[in-house]
Amino acid sequence: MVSAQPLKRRRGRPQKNQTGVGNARERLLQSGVEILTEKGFSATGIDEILRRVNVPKGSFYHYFSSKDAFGTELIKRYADYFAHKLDIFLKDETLPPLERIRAFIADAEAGMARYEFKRGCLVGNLGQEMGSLPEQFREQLNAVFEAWQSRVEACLEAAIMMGQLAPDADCKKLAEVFWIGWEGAVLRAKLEKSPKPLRSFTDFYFAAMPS
Amino acid sequence: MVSAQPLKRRRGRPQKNQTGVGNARERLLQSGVEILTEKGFSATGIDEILRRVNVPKGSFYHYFSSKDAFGTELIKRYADYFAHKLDIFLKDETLPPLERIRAFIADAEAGMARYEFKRGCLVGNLGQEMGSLPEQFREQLNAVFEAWQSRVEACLEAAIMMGQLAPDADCKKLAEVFWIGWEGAVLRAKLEKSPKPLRSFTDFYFAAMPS
DNA sequence: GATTTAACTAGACGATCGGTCTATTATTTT
DNA sequence: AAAATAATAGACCGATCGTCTAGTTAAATC
Repeated sequence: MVSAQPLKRRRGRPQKNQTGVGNARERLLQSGVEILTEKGFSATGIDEILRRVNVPKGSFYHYFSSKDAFGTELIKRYADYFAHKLDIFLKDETLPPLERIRAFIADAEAGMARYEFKRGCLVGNLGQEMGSLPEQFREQLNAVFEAWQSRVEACLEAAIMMGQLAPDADCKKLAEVFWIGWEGAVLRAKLEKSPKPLRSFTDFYFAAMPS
Repeated sequence: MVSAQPLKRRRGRPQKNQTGVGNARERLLQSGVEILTEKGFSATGIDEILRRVNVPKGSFYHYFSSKDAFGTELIKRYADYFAHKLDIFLKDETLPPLERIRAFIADAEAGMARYEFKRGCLVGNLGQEMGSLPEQFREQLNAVFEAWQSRVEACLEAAIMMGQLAPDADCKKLAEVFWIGWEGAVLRAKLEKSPKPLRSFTDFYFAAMPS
């Protein structure tokens, strides 16, 4: 037996033959999302993130100019990841439009369950924290919601064309309300450690759809 | 003119003839609610609260055993205040039940507007922060939602009896969904600094009511 | 009027915060 | 081979965090 956990790193630039994937910067972003979806921005210290992925402080400020800049990048990552996921689900033409939304919801619920409902939505978390966050985050977070909403809106338009939704339904408004309610449901699910709020809202939402 | 702002306090036990109302403890709770509805728990330091009401640090731990204990008391205060407010509005028999809810909503929106949508809901804020809060808060916050929901539920039952709502409506579920959505709407209103999300959700909610 | 008790405050405390800096080492460029 | 660049290690900084002890003062008690 050679050595235990510590995995002491040598000083200086590391050799290249390292496990190519998962370089420091990537690992920082990865664990950043994990911790911030759970605890938010203000309550999370940089040191905690560093410790989790065993990266020294010096590296953090090599890759990011500040905690704020790090946060900005995290939001971007997270937003893009979900925008892509929304595209996958909501453009799946093997399903009727409304069922695509249901599929996305089911996937999201499974995601929360996987982490015992301890992690919520990064965008929702930071939104609630706006009062103590740099003002630059506001525009960014609002843009994310707009991007997510437009995808749902498009899917609802498709639902109209497929006869799943009343032709005079206001898809923009319905998409907005979906995200308002969904974020509220995620918050409650985290608080109750249960999928029930997600389902209560979803049931209500679909039942209320004008058909 | 005698003296300016500083209002230096003497050491030791104060004289009794003091302005009875507004003692230090009360002022701490007051400003605590104000700041925490805006910035949440983790992002708010005790010093900031103290400075705002000109109370020295030593006093804080005379009145409260810890920041957590202070938070617990704040939640209690806030929850009771709104429970009372809900009672006022939702039991106002001069209005039909559903209009009572609308009146409460209008009042809440006005409250947010008064502070330029910078302050949200204390319970919602702390709920989102649960990941970094002492576990004891969870039960307390859940109980608050339950208390608020039961009041709305009772009002919806009244709506059934007045013929404003379908007799087979699930009032419990509707009340739950109201608070899920409302908290989501408050979050978005804070983020957008606008009453629009509140109205979007409200419109949808009432339009969806089974009648 | 002396003593005890309750009410309150000043400021030190160690821990941790975000952030900076220098030293060290590997790689790339010249 | 030399120089420039990339990356890491970790001590260090001032500020602030929540907490706590040792006081100081007035009120209550005797």
